[in-house]
Order: sequence, then C-alpha cells, then structure tokens
Amino acid sequence: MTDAPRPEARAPRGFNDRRARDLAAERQILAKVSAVYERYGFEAFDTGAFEYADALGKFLPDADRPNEGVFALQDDDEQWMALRYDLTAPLARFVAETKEGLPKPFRRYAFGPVWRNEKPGPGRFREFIQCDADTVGSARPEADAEIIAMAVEGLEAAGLPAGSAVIKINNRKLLNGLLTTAGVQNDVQKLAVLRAVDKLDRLGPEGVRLLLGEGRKDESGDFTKGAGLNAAGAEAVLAFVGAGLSGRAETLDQIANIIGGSAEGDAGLAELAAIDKALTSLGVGVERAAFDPSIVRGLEYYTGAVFEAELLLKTKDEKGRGVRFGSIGGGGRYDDLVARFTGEQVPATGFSFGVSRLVSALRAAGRDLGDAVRGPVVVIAFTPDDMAHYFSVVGELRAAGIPAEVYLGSAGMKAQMKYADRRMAPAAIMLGGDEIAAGKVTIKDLDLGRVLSSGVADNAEWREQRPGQQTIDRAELVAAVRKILEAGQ
RNA sequence: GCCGCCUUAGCUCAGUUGGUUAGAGCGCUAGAUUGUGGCUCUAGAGGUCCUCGGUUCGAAUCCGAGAGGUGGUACCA
Repeated sequence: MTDAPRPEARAPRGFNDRRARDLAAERQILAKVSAVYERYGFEAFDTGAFEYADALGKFLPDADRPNEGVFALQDDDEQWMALRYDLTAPLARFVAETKEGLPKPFRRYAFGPVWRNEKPGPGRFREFIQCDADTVGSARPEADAEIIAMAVEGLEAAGLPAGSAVIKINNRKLLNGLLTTAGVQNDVQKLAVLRAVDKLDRLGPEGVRLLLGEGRKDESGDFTKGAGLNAAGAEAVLAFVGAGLSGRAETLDQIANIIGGSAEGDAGLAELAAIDKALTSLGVGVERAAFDPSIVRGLEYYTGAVFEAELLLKTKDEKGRGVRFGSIGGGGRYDDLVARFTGEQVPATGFSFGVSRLVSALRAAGRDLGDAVRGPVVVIAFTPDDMAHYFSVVGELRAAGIPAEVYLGSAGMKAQMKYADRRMAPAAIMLGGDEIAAGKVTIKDLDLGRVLSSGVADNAEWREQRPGQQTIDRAELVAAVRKILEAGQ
C-alpha cells in the first residue's frame, strides 16, 4: 500500500448515472418519437460530440475563459474544440460544409447527449439527452407547421396523452413590430422588453408592467431594472401579450389590431396565418397548437416563428403541492445560422426537447415508464461441480428467448434467493443434486410467492408451503418458465 | 453571476448552555432456518459530525474563509 490519497467515489456534479429504469424509459421514448419523425420523412443524422469552438457560435472560448458555457479543450494543432451544447449548431456547420451535395430542403432528426458547462440545479444537468428535428432550406411557413405537427404527434407517441401538452407559437417578427409600435429605441431596451414579456406566465400582467416601466423588486429584495417604457408603450405591450386565449384565427385578428401596419409585423402575421392554415389541414387543432404572443425563447437566435411545448398536466411534488412543470421543449425558425459560415442565408426551422426532462414530466404526471424493469430468470448455483448443468439450463432458456443467468457470486442459497428477488426475477430455478439425479428441475415462481407470502405469518408454515414452487421434468422446463412469464404480463 | 438558508452513518434525521467511547429509524451483512426471497427475533458492519484556518485546557458544537447542496434572482444558444 502507498500513502497516495484515495480518490473520492463520486460523479462530477451535473452528470448523472442512469440505471435500467431510466434507460428503458428513454429508449422507449426515443423509439416512439423516431418512428413518428421518420414517418414525416425526416432522416436520421448525427454529428460527433466535438465541434471546433468557433463553429458553435456566440460562446467563443478565449484565452481567459476557455470554458465559458461549453466544455472546451485545445487540440494538438492548438485549435479550440468544444463539446456540442445543442444539436442545431452542428447541423448548421454540416449544412454549410456540404451544401453542394445535400438534397434541399434537408429534413433530419437526431438525438444524443449535449453538454453545457454551467451551474447545475434540480432538473438541470451538465449532460443531457436532447432530441431534435429540423428542416433546412425551406423558408415556407408550412415547414414550421409541419415541425409543429410532428412535435405534437411525437410527444403524444412518447406517452403524453392528447390534451396534456400544447405547443405555443409566436413569431419574432410580431415582437419586432410590437417594439416599433411601443416606441422602443435601442437594443438594450428591446432585450429588456422581451425579457419582461417572457415572464408573463410567472409574474402575471402586473409584474410585467413593472418590468416594462421602472423596474421590479422581488421577494428576496432584489431589484430588477425595468425597460423604461412610457405608460402608453407598456399598455401596448400588455395588450399584445394578453391576446391569444381563443382560436388561432381570432388571436391573429386581435394582434393585427394592435400592431398592424408595421412592415415586419405584417410579415409575421402572414406567416402565422399560413402556419394556421397548414396546421388545420394537418388536423392539428387549437387545443394542441395555439398562438401565444407572450412566447419569446432565446433572444439572439430565432428570426421568425418560435414555439414552445408546455406541459398542462397537473403535477405534484413530494409534499403534494401543485407544481407547474412548464416548458418541455421548444424551437423555431433560425434563418441566420448557416449564414454564419457561408454568408449565404439558408432558411431553417426546428424543434427539440430534453428527453430526461420529458421522462421526469411523465413520471411526475403519474405515468408508468419502464418502472418495472424485470430481471432475468436466475439459476441457483448449489455447487461449482454442477456448473455444467446450470449452464445447460440457461442455454436452453436463452435459446428460447428468455433472459436468464446462472448466479455467479459466492453466497449461499438464501442470499441467492434474495438476489433473485431484488433483481425482480420472475422465477428462480433450482437444480440441486436431488433434481439432477431424478432428471427433474424445481421452479419457483417469485411473483406468485410474493403474493402468497403476504398471507403467511408463521415462518415454519411459510417454509413448509414453499409458495409458488413446483418440481417438474427437466424436459418441461422452458414451457413451464414461459407459463410463469405469461402470467406475469 | 448576485442574495438567503442548509451540510452529522448508504438514506431520513436526532443530539450538544463547548467536556470521556456521537445516536435512532430505515437500509445493508449474517445467524435463528446445514436447499428457499416475505414476517419475527438476535448480532454485526458502517462516521475525517463537509473542508481548511482561528478562539479555547478541550470544538461536531463558537468565529472566519472555502466547497457542496438548496430556494429565489439573472442567464439559457
């Protein structure tokens, strides 16, 4: 032994270990969503985990803070590389790189881990699985509509029942038109107004009014400086974000009354009208996709339509209080992203959601998702001398498509039964000297035993009964195990 | 990033006006039961009392700094 300090066994913060239960849920969601996306004509396309840092966009590592926002390292040619923080930026790089050879519009979907180097919190990690779909090379509003329709259907396929989530849609051009109407002068004020609007669902109209004007002090005493709009401007903004409780066409009419006339606003209205029409013909009603003028999303990024998937299911925390889960995904039109590389504008639109976030949303809503991960049938190992017999049993079961294993630890039989129980094995198989000599095998139905044992208080009786246990001819093994598995369905 | 609160066993937590050997429940390991998962009983393992520094005869306890967690706020491509 040396005096070297022992390493502390812990995962870096913000990184998760995921066991079978979570992985099963994730895979199930991804399989279902992929099937929907492929049905819409989207092809699978993935990129590597690393990109050159300058390709990722605004968070460029510099010499002082190379890891701001992203995980970055220097390649042996001194170039900065960074782990991707989403799936969209790498796609833009790929499209710019291969634009000659790509059939356009290019429709693709992808899922995989992304990494963000920032402070983790509850439900917020530094590595998480994202699922993303994009159409690159179409400026048509119908491309947005199709992404929205697909998102709706994908989330439903993933396990969100109809009516439990809604896609809320807005258009950045409307917001820009609104800013003109409200008399916003510069970019600083513009950002402040958009941030204020974004908080409508949390702070309510009064909170937003304060943020639009002088500013607002929150419960912790922290003061957030306001946008400094005059009263008329603030009213216009509030009237705008207050629209959108009715049907899609009605919402557009209301908005037109407030901001109609500005060129950009009118363009946004026309796009939303086209999206409405396409959604209707795709069979997506207002209960699944609605216009909501208060949706903002990322400020620097989106150029046209923006969408956000909001969970409507009532969820509760462990104390039984209602919790609003809020956004489970979002997206929009980003026409400038490829132009960063080529100088040539390539219109694009997409939607992405966090897979583990969706899993926890479904769980919070009381949906079972891979909750009962069954273990294999466990063959009890009595003595090393009979290993050959044990392995012939698992071989038979595996050949029949039944997950099975020989217990390979060193514990006694009692511990082996406990092991089988804890792994949620459907059955344990006992092949001791007696059975081998008689050409028999003993099968214990662990599920049945679980049920029967609740009615037995006395231990001697419990042992006597051997609940759920049967000894049969060796040749009937597979059939008997199958029967147990079917009963457990 | 900024502000508040918290940190004692694998988990949930108790404790001490600063005083020998730091506790409980659950969980874990094993025995009662030499071939049987539950129940019951019994025993055992498991702790740098977050870290470093200070005050003190003496610190898990008081003070300071840091780390981690958490709630709010900011940001969220």
